[in-house]
Amino acid sequence: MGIKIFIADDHYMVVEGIRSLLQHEKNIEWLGHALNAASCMYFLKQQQPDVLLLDINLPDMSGLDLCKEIKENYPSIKIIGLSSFNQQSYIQKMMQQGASGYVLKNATKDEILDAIGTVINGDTYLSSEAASTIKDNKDAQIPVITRRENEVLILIADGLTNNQIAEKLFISATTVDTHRNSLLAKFEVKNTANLIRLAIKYQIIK
Amino acid sequence: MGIKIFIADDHYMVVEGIRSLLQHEKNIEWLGHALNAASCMYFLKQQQPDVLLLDINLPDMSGLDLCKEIKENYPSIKIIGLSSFNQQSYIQKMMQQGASGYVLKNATKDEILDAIGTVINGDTYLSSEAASTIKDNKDAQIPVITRRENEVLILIADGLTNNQIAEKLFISATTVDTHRNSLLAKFEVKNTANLIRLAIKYQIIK
DNA sequence: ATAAAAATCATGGAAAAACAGGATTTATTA
DNA sequence: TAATAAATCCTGTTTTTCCATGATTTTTAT
Repeated sequence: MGIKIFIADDHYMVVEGIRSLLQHEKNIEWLGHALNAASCMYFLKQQQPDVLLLDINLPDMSGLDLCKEIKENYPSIKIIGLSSFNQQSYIQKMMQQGASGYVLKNATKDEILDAIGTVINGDTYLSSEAASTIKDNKDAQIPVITRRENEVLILIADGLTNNQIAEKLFISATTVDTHRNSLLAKFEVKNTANLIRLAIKYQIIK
Repeated sequence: MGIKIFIADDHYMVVEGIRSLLQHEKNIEWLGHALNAASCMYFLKQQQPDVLLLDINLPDMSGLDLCKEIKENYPSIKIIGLSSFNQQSYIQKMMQQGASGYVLKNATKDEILDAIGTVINGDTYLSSEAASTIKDNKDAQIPVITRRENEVLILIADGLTNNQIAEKLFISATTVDTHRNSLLAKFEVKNTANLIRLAIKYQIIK
């Protein structure tokens, strides 16, 4: 009996790629795959893998939320996040949600096997690229914004002016301006263009 | 001698997945893969596949540009665009650059084989999802912007003001303003926040 | 209960962007 | 070579954003 592996990823080619990479490994037992969050959860009710490879971009549910949910229900399953993007914000959030590792989709076979072995031992695995990203951006913290600032930010991104936002939120335009300026300050940017771009990068808005 | 296939995709798992899907096909000859545009071009100097599976998000070069370049130098190679995203803008541009087909990375084995067969026959293949996207979004066109507009857009996203952009591009600030306004018009938005958000969505900037 | 943080509002001014309406020169391409 | 598209520049006006400074009320956490 090898390490039981299950994968949730909506890209069939990625699933196929990993299966192909792992199928000849002696101590790996391939349980199968799911192409979306719902069928992943359904599968987990029947049986549990030792390691779950989880795409963070599933069609029906954010991989981050799914990760959290799985960890709540099946805390013993080790989760390795999978994504195409080498974005610090993703990686960080994934780990916060209980993931034990993070691997990019351009990882080699060795890296995947390494990752599986590492998390099985109870350790944390970060692919070298992901790790260096984390290091590089240690200071580039995601700003903490308040509930109201977040609301204003979303409406700014929607293209509303301060006056329109004020109407929508039933507050004065000067208040909106205050929130707006505090957003600029927290993001350490000088104008809206910069703000929107960073907010998207940090996944605060899409 | 089967159909010669080559793939350029920076996600090793995708490469492996496709190889695994195609390796047992009798009439398919697997030439190999490249993980970036440079090594893809290098390979093509040595030998040419019948069909090239080309990721549109390569690290060193836009898949769109690479597609155009390949078609100029090797017009007989049939190119099938590969991507994770089902975005009409991509698909459309890819076809404009000379691609013969477009397949999403969640395609099945049959779809890929279908796509290969179709383009070999000189026809055009669109995966069913991609085709329906095209239909759905017929009106939501991605705007065609000029070289200069693109430059200005990037600098706007970097947070530069019209004056700063003018300095950088050695043109007058009023000219920058003209480009800026034509960007707003083309994107059919009313302000910078909207512009940046859409431009990121359309992957014109990141 | 009290300190801290968040949300609210204001005034005023400078800078920048948005919009209108031209006009000329330089590519591009049919 | 024409016609078209792109890039350049201008003068204005209006709207919006950016920034400083200060203050009150409400909410949250210690």
